[in-house]
Amino acid sequence: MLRTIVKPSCHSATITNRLIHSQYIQIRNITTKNSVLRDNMSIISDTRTSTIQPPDTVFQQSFLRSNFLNKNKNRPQDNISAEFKLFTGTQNSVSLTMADKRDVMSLWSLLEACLQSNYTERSFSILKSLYEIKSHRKTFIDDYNYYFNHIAKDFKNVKLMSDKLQKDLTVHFVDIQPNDKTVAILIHQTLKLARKNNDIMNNSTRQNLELFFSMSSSGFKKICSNIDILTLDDYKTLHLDLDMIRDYQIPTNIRDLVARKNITMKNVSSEDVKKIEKEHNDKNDHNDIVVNSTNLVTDSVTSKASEPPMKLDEDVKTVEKDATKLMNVDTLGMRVIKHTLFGLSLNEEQKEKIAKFNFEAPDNVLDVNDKRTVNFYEMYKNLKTDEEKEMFETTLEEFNQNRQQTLEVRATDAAKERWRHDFEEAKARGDLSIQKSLNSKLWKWYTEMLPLLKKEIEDCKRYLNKETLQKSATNRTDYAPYLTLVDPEKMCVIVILELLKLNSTGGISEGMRTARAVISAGKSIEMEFRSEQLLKNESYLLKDINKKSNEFKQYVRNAKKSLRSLKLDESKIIWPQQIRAKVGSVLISMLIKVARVPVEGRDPISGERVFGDAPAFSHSYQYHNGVKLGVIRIHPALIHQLNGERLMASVQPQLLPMLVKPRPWVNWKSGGYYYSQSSLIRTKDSPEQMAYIEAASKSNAIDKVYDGLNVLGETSWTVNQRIFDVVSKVWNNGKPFLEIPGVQITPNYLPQPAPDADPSVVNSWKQKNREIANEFAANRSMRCDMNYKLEIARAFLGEKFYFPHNMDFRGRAYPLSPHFNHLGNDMSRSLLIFWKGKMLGKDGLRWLKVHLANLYGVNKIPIEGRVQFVEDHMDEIRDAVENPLNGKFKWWQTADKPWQTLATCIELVEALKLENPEEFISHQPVHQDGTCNGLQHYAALGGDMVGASQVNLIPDSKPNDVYMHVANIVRANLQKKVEANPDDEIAKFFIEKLNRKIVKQTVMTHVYGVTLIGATLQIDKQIHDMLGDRTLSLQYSKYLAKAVFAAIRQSFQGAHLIQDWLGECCNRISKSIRLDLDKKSIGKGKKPEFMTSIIWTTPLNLPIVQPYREISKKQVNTNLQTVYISDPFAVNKINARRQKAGFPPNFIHSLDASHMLMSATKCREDGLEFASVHDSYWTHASDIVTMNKNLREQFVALHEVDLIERLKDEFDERYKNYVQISKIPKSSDMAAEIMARKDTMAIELGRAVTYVDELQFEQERLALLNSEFEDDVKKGQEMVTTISLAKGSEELFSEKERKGEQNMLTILTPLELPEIPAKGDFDVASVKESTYFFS
Amino acid sequence: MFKPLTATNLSEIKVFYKFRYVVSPRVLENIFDKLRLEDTYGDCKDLKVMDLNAGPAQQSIIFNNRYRCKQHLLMDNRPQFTNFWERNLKKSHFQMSPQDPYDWESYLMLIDHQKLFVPEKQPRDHIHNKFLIMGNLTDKKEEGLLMQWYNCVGQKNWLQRFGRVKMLLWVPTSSARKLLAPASSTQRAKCSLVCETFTDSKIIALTQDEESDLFDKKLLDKFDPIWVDYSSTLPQKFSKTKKSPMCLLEIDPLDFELNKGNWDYVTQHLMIQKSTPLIDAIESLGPGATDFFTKQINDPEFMKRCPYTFSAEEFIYLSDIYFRWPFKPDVFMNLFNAQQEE
DNA sequence: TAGCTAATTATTGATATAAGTAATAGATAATAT
DNA sequence: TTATTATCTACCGACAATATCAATAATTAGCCG
Repeated sequence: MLRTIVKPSCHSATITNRLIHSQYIQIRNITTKNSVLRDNMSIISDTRTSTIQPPDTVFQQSFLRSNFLNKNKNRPQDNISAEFKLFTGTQNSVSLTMADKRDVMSLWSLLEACLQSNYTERSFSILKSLYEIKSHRKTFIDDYNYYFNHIAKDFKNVKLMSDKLQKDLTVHFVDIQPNDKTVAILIHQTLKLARKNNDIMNNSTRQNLELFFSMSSSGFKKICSNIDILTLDDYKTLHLDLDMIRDYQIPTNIRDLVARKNITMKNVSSEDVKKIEKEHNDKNDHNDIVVNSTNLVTDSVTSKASEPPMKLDEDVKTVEKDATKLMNVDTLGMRVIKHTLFGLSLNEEQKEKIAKFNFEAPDNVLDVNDKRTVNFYEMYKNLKTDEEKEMFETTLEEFNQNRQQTLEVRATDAAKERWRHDFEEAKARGDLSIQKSLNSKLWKWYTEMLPLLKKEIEDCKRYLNKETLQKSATNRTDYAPYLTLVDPEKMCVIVILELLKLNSTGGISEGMRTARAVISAGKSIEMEFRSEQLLKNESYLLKDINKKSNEFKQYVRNAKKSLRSLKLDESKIIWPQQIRAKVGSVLISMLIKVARVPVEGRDPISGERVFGDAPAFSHSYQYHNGVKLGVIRIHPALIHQLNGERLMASVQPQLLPMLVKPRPWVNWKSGGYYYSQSSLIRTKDSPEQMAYIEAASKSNAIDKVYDGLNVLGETSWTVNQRIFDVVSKVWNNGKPFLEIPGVQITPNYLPQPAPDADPSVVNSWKQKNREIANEFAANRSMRCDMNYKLEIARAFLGEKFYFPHNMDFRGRAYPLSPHFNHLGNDMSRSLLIFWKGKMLGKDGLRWLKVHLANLYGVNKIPIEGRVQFVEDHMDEIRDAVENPLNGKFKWWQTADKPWQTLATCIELVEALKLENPEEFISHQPVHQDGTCNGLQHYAALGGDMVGASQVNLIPDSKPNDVYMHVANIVRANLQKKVEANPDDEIAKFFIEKLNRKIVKQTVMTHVYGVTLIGATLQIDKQIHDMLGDRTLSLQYSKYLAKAVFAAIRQSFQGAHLIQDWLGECCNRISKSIRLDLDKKSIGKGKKPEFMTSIIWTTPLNLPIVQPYREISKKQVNTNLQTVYISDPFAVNKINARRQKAGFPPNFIHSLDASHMLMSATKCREDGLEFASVHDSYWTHASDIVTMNKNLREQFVALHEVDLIERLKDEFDERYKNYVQISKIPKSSDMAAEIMARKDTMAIELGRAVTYVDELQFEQERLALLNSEFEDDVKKGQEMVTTISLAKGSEELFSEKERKGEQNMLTILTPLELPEIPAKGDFDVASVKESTYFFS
Repeated sequence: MFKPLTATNLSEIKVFYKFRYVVSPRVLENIFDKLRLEDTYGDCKDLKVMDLNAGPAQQSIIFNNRYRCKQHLLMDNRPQFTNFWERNLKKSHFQMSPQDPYDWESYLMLIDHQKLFVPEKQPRDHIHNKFLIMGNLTDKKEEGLLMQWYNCVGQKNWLQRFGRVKMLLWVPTSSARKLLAPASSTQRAKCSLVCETFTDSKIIALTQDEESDLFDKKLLDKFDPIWVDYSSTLPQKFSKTKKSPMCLLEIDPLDFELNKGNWDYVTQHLMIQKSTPLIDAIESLGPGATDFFTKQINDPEFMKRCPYTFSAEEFIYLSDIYFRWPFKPDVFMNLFNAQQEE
């Protein structure tokens, strides 16, 4: 019996709570003693209902310009259009309220976890919770399908299965209709059962199938599109045996596989295979090398189980990379990576195949049997013909496919094996070695932790199966479902690596912040789980196929390859932050329990040395400004063992550069790596952002964005070995060099003063030591970072690799792989060259020289001057190449960007060695940088003549230097001031001292909205050495900061008006509210909270949502301590300050990002290699001219549309029915009218008028106006509200009037944006001719 | 004899910087009656007084009329008060210093450089009988300084380097509550231990309000303080936030000998988890602390107790054990941590 | 065993923590009056 | 509704307070004829 009496809910119980409560009661008798639902929802606590709602669908209709989509589809190359999409209300997920959305997300992750661990009962109760969320109903069937697919496999016969479905959808989930996927599941299971019982051709089977097919209205094709449900066998049976589906109903990418009648899964005759192979080869027009090469690759998925454990020692030794050994190379993480790279080294057969290539190179490169490097790059470079190169690359690509998989998937195994190997080796050598060897320790921890973890997992399972009656630990109820998902062995390895990796992070010198540790450990577990899921899905379609048939593997592989790029709609499930923390903490607390290290100390009384052992980690706290901070300390003895350097463990193997082309972006969740999921946009877990991106993605509006990103991902790179050799030499030396800090084991703290020293003495001692600690930490982290970079570079020596990219929320692109990429510092940039080479040609040689001059710092003079500069310094350049470290001149070391300078020197000198240098095949990326790119866009938007010329938008014989220009204006203004007031000492001082460098940072950051005090501090940094006295120099700095601001304003007037306009728009929008907002969110008589964030779409249709909101954090209990984390789904009011400060720069950045993506696409069309660092664009020297032309053309294309007008139109529509809060003078007529109306309203209502009432009235009025009935419309027109009266108030009263007036009336007024400032005379088309636009 | 300030005089002061001062001569006399400073300073003819954040200086006047000490320095750097002195105390024999009592440099300057106020250094076997510190830290924000002054007793530096110098400080009642919280009180905090370990502190007087109501009744009974009415204090007009409930503490430093660094470290860490049994909280002293302390203490019952129940002696006992621990972490390590990067 | 109360447990919100407050100064949002 | 006080101070990539207690809500235990 159901309990019918629901206790009255308490006051603070919110809608969700009540919902949960009632569900609980409903479900009680289904679950047993423990209330699953409470557990389901226990992580969902904050239950405010949302007021963030995108405009509803009624609005949306009018927003979508109907011709837009068509226009875009027909002409994909179309120029930027003034049209825009709003992406509002197009998605169910968008229209969910945030609180619901959070509940859904939590339940999803729980559902996933429970299903994966086969807790079907529990899963079912979660489904019920999901069903109860009304706003989620529409997509509920997807969740049900997920569940149903899982349980369906256990049914003994078809009847049971369909009965279950029938019952669920009629009893439990009323009104839910099965869809095509449900049908697919039924069909798949039916076929599976039939196959098992050998009655495929049986009549009842056919009848069942026919019945199922008829269940869904969406048609056969739709049903058949579920390749994640139906297997290849299913298709075959349906198509070939039963003839129930037609050819065209099978998804195209597997149609070929199915259609081949002669392949049956049971017996593949060898003849058939040959035939297939032949067909395949004919189709690809490949010669025998390629045919053979296919055997290089084994099917890793199928072979995984049977594969013998990796033999580390052998593998690693046989393929020693031929590069200078690095210090600290022997670190954990890199061993893992190297091992995975090496572990997949060529076997004899493969070597043979490779040897067949016709290399023309010195023997050491050729001889793959030699125990030296397999340097693919050298091999490739030395191939004679393009044909051969192409062939080689194809072979490499296929070979790398598997290495990539191993790299992404098997890294934890590799680490574990490594530890065991080292442990056994050490054991053989004796106890002492075990103590010394770090890896042996890790192995010991691992072996000791594993049983603990297994026991915990057992407890979790018992809890989940309700076997245990005694109360579980409270946290277990939350983490139990998740802890059972990943193999315990893997979890141990992951958590050990995670802790070591976090050493010295978060400002803690011998440890880490607990909060960060538990969350990242939890995240890592989640990533591992996700990656396993992806792997599982990949092989799903082909899972029934006979794996033993060796010949068939190739076939499978080809099929997989085509499927890989097709993984649509991947998991959007993310574990809630709390779950991550809880999972992480249970693992970490276990490790803390078992991990011990031998330690040595001194008895303070006897002074004797004492030996013992102690926990390697311990949980403790520190105070920071009187605020507690949980830390996990690492025992100094272990720190010592890590030799003062952070472990390399943190190089997440999943996030290294890729050996194969990244999976192209096809939707917002699909792209990048193959086995770890990445998202198109780096949202900071902001559901709002995600909703918009998802909407854009689903409506196929951002394909151009994908195209651009894919271009970036397809650029292939390799490591510049010569630079690498030089860098490693410097590195190993351990001394500081250029920006590389020297090795330092411990910080040199000052001795402690006497205990009774004056407090001021003690304080300054603390202060100084803090500085020392800071510097030490900075140096160490710098060295660490460099170490990462070098290690990755070393691992990828001779490899061909790619950087998968995604974007920040403004659309700027970043490589997914951290540490080593082309966005890094000078050194990491210098280590990268294009894999593909291109002949320099005449232009190329010239541009190579220009590039060199630019890198050196000579980039403010005409091109010819730069060429000349290089030619004048050939001696120094040759010296640099011959003897980079001990040369006569060390010229390159004085360059702006020394390492890249050196790299370019080498390239140039090598080219000049040739008889005809223009025939040199160059791999060096050459850059074209915008001159203050932000200002370029501003100038284009504002039409500033002066500004445009200063940032080189206007053709000129020489490049202009904005910074110099600003400095000059400042100086001129100061001169005037001195004339007016000869006693102005500060002005006099700066007239003398002012230079480009002092103002540069301020001019640059001005675009980002630096404030007066910020600029003051910047300038102070430059000048305080000149003045000495702190207060004086600050005074001077402030003076100059004001002057610089004025000067910028003066020369970029148009730009400034734009900036102000953007700011004002932002002001008004962020102080506006939706008319139909949740009235409950307005406290009694209080002002409503502002929830409207700034949203716009870029010219490439990417919707951008500024994520700045107040963050609300809560304490979450974990096994170690409580952690303070924010709930991304909490609904918070916006942070108006940040919205305003961020909007202008974000808008500009969204434009430069668009420009980059457009240019990327164009350049790829022209066959160029292309890379970018936001406003610096790279390609081969020979292609610079083309690229530069493209850059200019795309810039013009971007700005040909008046983007500001476009933005205003968009804002006008997006925020159409919004209301803002404003003030007008009480004395004005409008105020009087409004007051009068308020009075009448008060009489109507019989009480004082609140904001809610005003909004209500206005909403009513608008509803009437939009009514179908004329009467209503008429009524609406006649209706007068306080808000309708206030229309136009913004324009009516000027800024001054508002400021001056004392008596102001606060009113609600329809949101109106200020008029766009007039544009200047500058015509953007002239950019096409401007040589120095980018240079 | 300098005439106490009148209400008219005092009305010149417009702003009290969220501080509160007793200005009623009668109440002040009562207070001094209760303090019986004669017991410590005898006839006061060698007594030097440093009066910090002296404010309107009514208390100083009453005090000086009564004891006629050798030297009485008023220190305050707030213009409202220094200007007030300028106008009203010209004829007094107070030495007035416009320096900032917050700044350690002020004292170095006065004592060591300018030698305008040089107390005698006395051994620590008795309360200093020629030097007295009076002060007012009644703004809640000044609690930090109060704690530092207390800490100076423990460090034996600042003015406490001259011996065990008595301090008469007006402090926020909330601070006093924390400082005087006895073992097993839920209010027990690290500063209570500082107070208990290094000083003998007594409540002499306090304002009656919602803050004083929170005091443990028994404790108040023990001190039998003088209740001060807000009408005898300034400012008279105040809002809730500027109420500044306050309390006069008589602080007599004790004689003690201990390793302050270790003691600070141990108390700080244990008081973070003050309601967690020692056996669970102890590991936060460093990796392996549980093993060592359990063995050294060898008393399961003790290990089950929570830090907030420990007496000052028990904490000294624990910090002694810590001192003997061969693998103890450096107690200064974490002082240098956690700064922002560039 | 229904239906109640008492007792226990879980959740939530408020508060204290340490103990130089590195410098700056001006606009704006938040809070108190 | 106005006066005072607190906050924040250049964008993005980027990364984070916590223990304790009192009050209250939710749940379980216990009770009885």
